[in-house]
Amino acid sequence: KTPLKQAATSHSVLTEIQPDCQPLTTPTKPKEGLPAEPWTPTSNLKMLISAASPEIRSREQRRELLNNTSEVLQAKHCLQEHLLGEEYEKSHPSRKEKSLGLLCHKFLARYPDYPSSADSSYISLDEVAEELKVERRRIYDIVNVLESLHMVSRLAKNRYAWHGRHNLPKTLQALKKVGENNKYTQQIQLIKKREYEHEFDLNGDRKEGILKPSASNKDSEMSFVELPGMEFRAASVNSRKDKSLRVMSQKFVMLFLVSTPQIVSLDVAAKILIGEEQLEDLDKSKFKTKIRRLYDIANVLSSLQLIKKVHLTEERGRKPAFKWTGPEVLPNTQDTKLETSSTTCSQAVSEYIPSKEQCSKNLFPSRGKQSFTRHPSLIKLVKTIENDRRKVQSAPTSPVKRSESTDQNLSAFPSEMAQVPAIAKHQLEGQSKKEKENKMQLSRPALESHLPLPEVVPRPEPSGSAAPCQQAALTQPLGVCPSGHPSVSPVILPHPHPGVSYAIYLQPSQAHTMTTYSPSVMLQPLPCANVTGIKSVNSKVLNPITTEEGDNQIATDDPTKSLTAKERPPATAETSPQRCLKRSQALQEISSIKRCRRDVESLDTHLPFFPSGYLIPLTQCSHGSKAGFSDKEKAEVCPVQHTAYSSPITGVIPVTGSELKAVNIPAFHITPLNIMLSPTSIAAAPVLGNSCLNSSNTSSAQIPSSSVLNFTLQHIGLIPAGVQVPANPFLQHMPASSQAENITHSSEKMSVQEEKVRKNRLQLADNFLFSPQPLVPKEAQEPQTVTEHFFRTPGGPNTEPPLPARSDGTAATAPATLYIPQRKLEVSED
DNA sequence: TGATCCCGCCAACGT
DNA sequence: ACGTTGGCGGGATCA
Repeated sequence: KTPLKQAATSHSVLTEIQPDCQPLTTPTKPKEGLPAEPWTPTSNLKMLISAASPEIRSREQRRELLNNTSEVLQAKHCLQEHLLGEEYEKSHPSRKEKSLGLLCHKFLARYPDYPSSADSSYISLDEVAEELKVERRRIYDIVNVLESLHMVSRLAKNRYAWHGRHNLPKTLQALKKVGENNKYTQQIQLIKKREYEHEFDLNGDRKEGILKPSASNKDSEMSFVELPGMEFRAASVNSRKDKSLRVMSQKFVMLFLVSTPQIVSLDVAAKILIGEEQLEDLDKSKFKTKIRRLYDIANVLSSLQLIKKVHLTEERGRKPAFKWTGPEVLPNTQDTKLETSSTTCSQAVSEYIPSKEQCSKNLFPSRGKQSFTRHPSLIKLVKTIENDRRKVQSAPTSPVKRSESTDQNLSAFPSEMAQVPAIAKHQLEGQSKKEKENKMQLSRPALESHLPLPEVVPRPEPSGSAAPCQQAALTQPLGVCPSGHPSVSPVILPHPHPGVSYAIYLQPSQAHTMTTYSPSVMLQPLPCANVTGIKSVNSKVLNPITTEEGDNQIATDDPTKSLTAKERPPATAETSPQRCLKRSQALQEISSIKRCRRDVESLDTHLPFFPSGYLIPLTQCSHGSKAGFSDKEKAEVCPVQHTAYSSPITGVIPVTGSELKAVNIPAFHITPLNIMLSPTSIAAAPVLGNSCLNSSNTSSAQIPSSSVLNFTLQHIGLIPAGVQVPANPFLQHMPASSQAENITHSSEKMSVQEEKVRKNRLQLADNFLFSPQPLVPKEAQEPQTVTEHFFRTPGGPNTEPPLPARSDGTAATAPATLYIPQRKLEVSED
């Protein structure tokens, strides 16, 4: 009865591992519409299979599965089923394969990141949709987001022009500016605060009217931000309310650009984007829809490697969030000019275009709904202008469509290359996972030797640093690949091995830089392993690392250099116990927090490249190159970052606070040196003051090599001791001595085992972080990493029991200890 | 379960 | 009218 599924069509889409499979070619979805019949054995089989093995498992597993299935089914012809099953698998593209993210990758692979000015290519939606084998509707989702970034612009009906990333810097700048003008930062804080209140105010809490003043509302509504040069046509062409995706996408990006940790959780974003942040308004459905849209946007942004998914763990549980991994947006140098025109009009860029136009576009509708963009008449005018312009613009360059997706010249474009990995990841995934697991089993040393992992996928190694990142980035979004860390883990050994540990610490920086993003990169472990073997603390050890890491290495080599003298001193001072404030004081400390901010800011000024060193993710360094940083610059920048990441200390401080920071709550007080929080205070103010942290972080960043050295030493010694994690999140204290923890974790970051442990302990750890050492910006570290580090005892993966809470009651007193009430921890996804 | 998010109906627009 | 865009949210998947 059931028409058999056209499994026949199976384009070996999923062929489990086709290394060569064209990443780009997506398995077309067999349009056959056969609804599988539930009863059919095949259908059942299909279901089972899908359920059982959505992803990639070894064939054996598959077979088993099939067999099982067949058994259940009563055996029809086992063999046949076998076949069918396989076919199904192949033909039945798992949902992931149809994901927007993957689709977007394919889409992006067709065009150069940086098309020569001359060869702007054109995009035909129909064509693309056909080639990618997806409904056009899906393409719209992608294009709309790209439009928001001015990576494409609509020319006409079905036609778009491809601009690549050339405009990205400007766009981001503009968006950042707008975001600032909109006070998004404040809005975020407000929302977080509210959330916080809600969470904690279990008892009759008075809804704080405090927050009421939402100056923000108006801000939330603003129309599409356009760039001067080109693309303002986009909005105009289709005057359709640019309500969502486009604008939403821009706003979403703005949130990243204005928030310090550059991490934005979906719910917060949704609330802000909804504009009505009125509490009551919590229109469930609306909120839900918003979230859905955000996922769509996030997927393409992820494909663009602008963001990366992470998870924030808080008391509640974990919530989805995204971390900006795109280029750091330079403080716009030229912004002053237009700003004056109108606060709302944030056309950072602007001079090129008549300001009026920009302004019109950027108007903020007073209240939500009827956001008017431009006056109709104006629109028409604009259109005509646009048309003219279009003609002019389009004419000049012959469109270069490098469509043939299949043959994307990888060599030519890194990004394209990246694509491959993404796809490959799929294949790899299965393997890598297994391998990893196996490795876990193995003794560390063995692992190291073992290094050459098949995983190391085809990764082209463009000398450029950027390339690696891209690859990595690509893979991640898909989610198919395990997070980079895990893969890395094998390389970096958590265990006590002294030698290993050293390696680790260095590695992290690197790992972050590249590994994080791509599993393939992570695999590079070999070099790392070697390094490890060396055991030298010196960053130079890292040299062995692949060329790709060159930049990073440089950075690593002498972190101190990059650091400014000013920075360091503060750190030292901070460390002093004196800094510890009592909770009561802490509560009062808002002002102090502010000061911290100022300090930070001042520091920023000193550091041209990295205003807040910790804030800037390593990844960005790589991106930076693209963005236009000179290598030199990158080198400089990177070091700092690396330092932050790599330093054990840094590792120790998992404070993810990124979000937390946003909300500054007086409750706890963080001194640069130590942060003490009383449980109560915590409860009161779960949020961390970022500013403070930042300052501390900054200082920590400098912690240079010397600290590292100490760290290493300690680590060694400590390892045996084993650090325990505090059982009680709130009350736990870490003895100063516990420093070891920091250390250990850093090395271990990546291990898979840790992951397990992490899960177990995550909760606890999440709540509090503390480290004897100077704080490190949590952002610097990968979310997961942080968590893991924290918890990991040197001894090994999950073995360590939670630290006995310092029964000593040091909590309040321990000067050395740093308490960070962490509401939220970041955990990277896998 | 909750987090994700594919899918495609169908309305708003354009032509 | 018909084709293009794309808001929207049900409900399937995934984790």
